[in-house]
Amino acid sequence: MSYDTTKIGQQLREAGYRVTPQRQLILDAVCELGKHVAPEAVYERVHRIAPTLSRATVYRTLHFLTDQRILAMVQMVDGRIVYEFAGSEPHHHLVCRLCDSFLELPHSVLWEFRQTMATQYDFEIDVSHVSFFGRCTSCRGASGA
Amino acid sequence: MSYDTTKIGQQLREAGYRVTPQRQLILDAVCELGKHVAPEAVYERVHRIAPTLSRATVYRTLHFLTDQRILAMVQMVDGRIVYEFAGSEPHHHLVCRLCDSFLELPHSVLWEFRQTMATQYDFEIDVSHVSFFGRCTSCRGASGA
DNA sequence: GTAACAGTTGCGAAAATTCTCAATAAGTAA
DNA sequence: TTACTTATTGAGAATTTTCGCAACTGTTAC
Repeated sequence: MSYDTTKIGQQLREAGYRVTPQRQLILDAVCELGKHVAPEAVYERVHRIAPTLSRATVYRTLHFLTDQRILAMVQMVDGRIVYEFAGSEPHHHLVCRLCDSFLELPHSVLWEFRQTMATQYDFEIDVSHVSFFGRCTSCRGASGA
Repeated sequence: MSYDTTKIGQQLREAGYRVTPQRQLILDAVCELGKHVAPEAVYERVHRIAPTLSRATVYRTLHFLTDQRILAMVQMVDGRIVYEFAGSEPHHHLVCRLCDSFLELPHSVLWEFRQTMATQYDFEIDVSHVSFFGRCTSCRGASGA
């Protein structure tokens, strides 16, 4: 996977934030590690290149980039948090509580719901990367519906 | 708030689990502490009554009771996890990313969505206590857009 | 009541995550 | 290039959460 460094840099600067080598390294790491990247994995990878880059910076930066909508935070069944690039294709997750497998849903499935929330509750939902928990086909079959 | 001790006890026993004083204390604590209870708050309260009850047990039990659908896990914007009684009235949360306030939605708003997921993806979503993130009325007014 | 099985707990250590604050460095303007 | 402002980082301590395993105890059957 790849991402547009320049564009993200601009977005940050325009919002009054800075583009630091640490942030770039962390973005690279998430990008290369692919989907559902754990903070520790990012740290490990980045630390090899920049040994002084601290864990605190990794965690702070992941939070920060999530706030900026550049990354997305995904919660697994056990409560653990992983990150992925928010970039290209927004989507949702159906995570199975039993076997921890998951399906990905197209962005569009929540569109209607979003509209309803906007008109009825005047609340603008961030409909990228929502995780739902439940039971997948095979687990329902196994343990009885 | 109160809850039906006997019923929950039966539910656990029928599933092959045990009803221990620790579990009861923890349930009591969550119940008395109300909505959005942090693990540390549970520990603190329970620890006053039973000083040997360990943190590990608190965390394990909260997870366990969530698996059993007796409690529900709610993720706050900053990623922190709090618990609440799943019992009486299932509902969802609209959490504002900016001011951390939140609205509660009736259980029913996701009903249709749930149906769609079941028929289209053969995935049974657990539609109790889903959290959505976004921006509330007043924060949208303040920061533009 | 007693014994036996298996789920649970407690403890301390390990791992994961956040916090504090002085030191650093990105962006801007001259 | 230089100086200035202020966002950002690093380091380690503090806090939160999980793990491993031996000891314990709820439950069931007798």
